[in-house]
Amino acid sequence: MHEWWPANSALEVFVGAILTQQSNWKNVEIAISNLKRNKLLDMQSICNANIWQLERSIRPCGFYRQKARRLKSICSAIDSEFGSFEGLLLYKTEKIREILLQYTGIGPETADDIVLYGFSRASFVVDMYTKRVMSRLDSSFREKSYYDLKAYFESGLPNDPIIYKRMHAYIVELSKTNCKAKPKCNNCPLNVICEHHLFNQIN
DNA sequence: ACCCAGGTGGCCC
DNA sequence: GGGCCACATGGG
Repeated sequence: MHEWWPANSALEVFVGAILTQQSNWKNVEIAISNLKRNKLLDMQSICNANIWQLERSIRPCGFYRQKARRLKSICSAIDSEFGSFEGLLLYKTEKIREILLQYTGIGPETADDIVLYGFSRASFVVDMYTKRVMSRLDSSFREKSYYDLKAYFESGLPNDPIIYKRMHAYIVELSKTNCKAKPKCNNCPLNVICEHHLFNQIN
């Protein structure tokens, strides 16, 4: 939970981020462990794999046909254009995000997952948890777009990937409770920021 | 037999 | 800019 996203490399964050789209993490864990067992959880293996090998490994997480094709196609493109995912570290945060968004299969949230958890750069992730929690605390968030929510957090928080990760983990914890009021300050890992810059705008 | 989950792309207007 | 649909499995 210290590192909320369980992965050891940018590639693993990328794979998990694709697989978890409109799926649940339990099934993604099975899919990832299948990939590991079949020696398919590395750049060259994914680039060289047959589609059916990838499909068979990731089937439990759903949408396995299009996800298998996207995994291979994006890895091949990254490999030939940048050598590896780490090759993207040469660029500025916003540029990395733009590059990732050009690939079919990577949308706003997946790009932010990779940038924040794969590269430890400050780009706030807005997922279903975030939308649900914020909408519950203030119904006006219901009609906000992805980029509205992203801007809301990024303008209220210090530009620090550690803070972004902790805030996101905190929101996920909050989503598991029935809390409908402003959280107690001492329950929040960002108590000062939440109290004075974020959650005071809600109530 | 439903409904949902840590979305995205391709349409359409 | 937004609304709608297909994509697919496993669990409640």
